[in-house]
Amino acid sequence: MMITTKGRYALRVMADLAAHDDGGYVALKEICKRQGITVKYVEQIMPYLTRAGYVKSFRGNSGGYRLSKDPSSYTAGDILRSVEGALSPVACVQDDPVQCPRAGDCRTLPFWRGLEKVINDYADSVTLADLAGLKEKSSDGSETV
Amino acid sequence: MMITTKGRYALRVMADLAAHDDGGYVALKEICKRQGITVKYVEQIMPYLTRAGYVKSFRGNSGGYRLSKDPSSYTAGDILRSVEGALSPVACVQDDPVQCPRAGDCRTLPFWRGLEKVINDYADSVTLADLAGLKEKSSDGSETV
DNA sequence: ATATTTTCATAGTAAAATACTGGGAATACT
DNA sequence: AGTATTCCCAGTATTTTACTATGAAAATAT
Repeated sequence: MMITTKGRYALRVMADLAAHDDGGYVALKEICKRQGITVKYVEQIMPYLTRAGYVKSFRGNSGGYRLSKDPSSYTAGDILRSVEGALSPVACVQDDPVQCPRAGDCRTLPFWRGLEKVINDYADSVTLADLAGLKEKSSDGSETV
Repeated sequence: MMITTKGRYALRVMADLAAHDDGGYVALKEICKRQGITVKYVEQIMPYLTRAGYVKSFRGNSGGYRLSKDPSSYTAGDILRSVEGALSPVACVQDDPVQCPRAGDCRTLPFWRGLEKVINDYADSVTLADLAGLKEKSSDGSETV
């Protein structure tokens, strides 16, 4: 299993934020209630998203989180990588590679590189707007299907 | 990390078998020596490949394993699935799904299904002959590049 | 026959990763 | 002051991973 709850929850929280965006801050309590996950656990995941600049947080009463960009300018890959680290099927092809001594003549390495590429390419082809089921707004205000 | 040593080793063993195929049985000892992995661990992996009908085994002196088909008729996906089970990034989209109660209105499920598809499609597009670096033999005996 | 070499079967296990839970401090609004 | 929120750090039960260990069964070599 490549994707852990960290990644899965991050994606759901972001999609929830996109779907329930009213311009203000949304408390984790509400998001987690809708998503059926515990606040305490998601609290641990949020810092990744804040540090990546994907959400803005606000503390205190009536605080919470909001997206810092338009939903269409995040990719699922961005979000997943920010919490999971590299989206690699094996350690051999990681960003900061624990270099395998056999890498030079490993017959399977090119295969893993290719697999990593299709995973990342696909994850980067889906935007948060897609996930949230939001329609694109064109510049004249009309909506495309 | 989606792929464990089980899958990685299985692929390397199969590629090794394809590259060192002389028609007879090759002992695990030789394969493991070349690959730098322990016989005892690989012994545990082999039954998956035998049960799947991918290799034939022979016990006793001068025994070992050999491929049961032509290298070009295995895909990397076949081999990986036989030892790893489904090649799914998340449990939600597994073959025998532990059905999530939220599946009905989960905004992220279609994304995971799509990811599973690109992973499997890619893994099935690479054959064992590709991994072993073997040239295709056409019917007239000539070799294509 | 006996020894040797292999696969096959089952059980155990140390270390790491996963998926949380808990306690409490800092911050902001009412 | 009180309440609601994010933020920070530590602990922990469970599961998974990656082996190791022991030895039986089968086939060949001597």
